Amino acid sequence: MSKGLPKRSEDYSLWYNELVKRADLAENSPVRGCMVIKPYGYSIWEKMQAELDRMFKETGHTNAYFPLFIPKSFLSKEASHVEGFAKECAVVTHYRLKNAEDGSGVIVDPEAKLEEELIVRPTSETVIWSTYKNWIQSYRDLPLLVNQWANVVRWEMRTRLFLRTTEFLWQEGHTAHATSKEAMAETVQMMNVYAQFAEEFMALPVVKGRKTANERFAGADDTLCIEALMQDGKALQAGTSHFLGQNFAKAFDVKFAAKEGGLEYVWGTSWGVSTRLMGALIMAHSDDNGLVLPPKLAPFQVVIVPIYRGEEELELISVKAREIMADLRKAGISVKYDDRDTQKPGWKFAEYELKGVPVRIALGPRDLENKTLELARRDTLTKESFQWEEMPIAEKIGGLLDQIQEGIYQKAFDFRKDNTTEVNSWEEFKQVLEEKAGFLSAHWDGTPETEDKIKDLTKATIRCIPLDQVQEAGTCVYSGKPSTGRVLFAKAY
RNA sequence: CGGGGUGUAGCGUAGCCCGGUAUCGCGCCACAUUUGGGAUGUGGAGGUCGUAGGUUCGAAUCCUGCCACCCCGACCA
Repeated sequence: MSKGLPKRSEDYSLWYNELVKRADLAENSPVRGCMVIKPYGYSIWEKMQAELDRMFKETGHTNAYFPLFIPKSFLSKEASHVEGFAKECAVVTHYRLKNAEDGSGVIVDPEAKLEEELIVRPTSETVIWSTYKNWIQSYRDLPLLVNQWANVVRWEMRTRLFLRTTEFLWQEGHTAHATSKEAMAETVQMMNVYAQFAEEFMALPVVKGRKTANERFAGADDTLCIEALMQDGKALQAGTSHFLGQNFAKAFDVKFAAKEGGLEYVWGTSWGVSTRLMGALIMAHSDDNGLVLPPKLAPFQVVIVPIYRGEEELELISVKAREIMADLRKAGISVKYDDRDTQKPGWKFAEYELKGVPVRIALGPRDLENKTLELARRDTLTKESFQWEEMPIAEKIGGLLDQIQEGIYQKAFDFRKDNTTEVNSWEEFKQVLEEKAGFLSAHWDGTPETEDKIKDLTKATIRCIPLDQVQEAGTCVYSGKPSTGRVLFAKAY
């Protein structure tokens, strides 16, 4: 492991890539665009999954699993859906290999061609709605509230670890409802679940909003989203919740017998977050020393590093360390004791900083003598000496973890506030985008043409129309036409 | 798929112009001394120089084809 991470200020994207690799989160795989998520990275994802899964279940959803493969014909049933995904699908055409006659290895057996090709799912609306057709006959079968945890494949041109990979892990919720109103309420609810998760667990402030027609999910009538701001001033879409209207019900002929009599098409929603959240987490809080993890998602919240010479001293320190671990675990705090004698303390300090462990305890002979501990906070990189008698250790650490969770949220919140700029003219728009970036709050005339034009000229897109948008008369920054409120522009990942 | 670039040990590199069997750092292994912020010394292991062919007495080096990866663009959770 070489020392020193690239500096954010010098090369943000190099910093990000190096951080992901050096902190043992993920690495590139032999397959182009696909990543290996390493144990340390995967355990953060597992924590995210656990909390989200709990929140989904608390809002009445249950998990199921649908197949990886989708018959090609399914995809074309919803016109705008196929248009949105067709360009990035992996296709299975054969089901057998055979030995090459010249002995050069195995080749695809041309005899084993599939009658109908299979698509590796880029998302599961089609296969799920084809299944829902059989599950839904009556209003009594509704609502149907299902989620699945899965991998999906989108053949992207350019990939980046966690932010955009060919294969990624996610959850996709797919619900069916008797009324439009109910489906819309579900769409809003799940966006709120995502926002709550982001803020409470990831310590990531997000803007809740609505996508413009241009940015809407292929096959949806309305897309709600949460948008976050990264440290380099670019925006990241962190989660989406789609109101599907009756589009998929019509495409797959999913009707139900209404209470009032008559057959009606079902209303649908779908919503998802992916391993991209890992990217958001990394970019939102980390610094030039490495990862900074919110305590609520850290694989372990505390690490104890013993400082010793010789077996005997280690034994004495370990007695105290085990006592501390027991106290912390009893209080629900996760802790790792690193008593390896293959690395020196200084090396371990740097290592756990790189990996973002929120609190580090150093314990040496001096501490045993003085009845103290050295406590170091990852977020502020500050150290303090703690007296054993001062208060119970679990209480002390618990308090620290809460402060860190709150502290990094506040820091990210202030950053976003400082980097959200109201702009009122086209000149100002271009200047702020160029010199400061971040979110630009500006009036827009509501037309896709203007949105496209701005994107062409500046690469900035409308991230969302904030749900808390203030209704005010104004003029579009680009076209000068009338506008009824401000929207958020940014360059995005 | 268009434009540019790079392939040398696990990682990062020198050597290439001007052909003579590969340099340095990190990491790895052993031993000793070390251990409160990425230790030091000594010794050691590790290479079909991306790949296939050509030129040559001789190719990492020159020529040709192929492959892979990176950056910029179009696409995108």
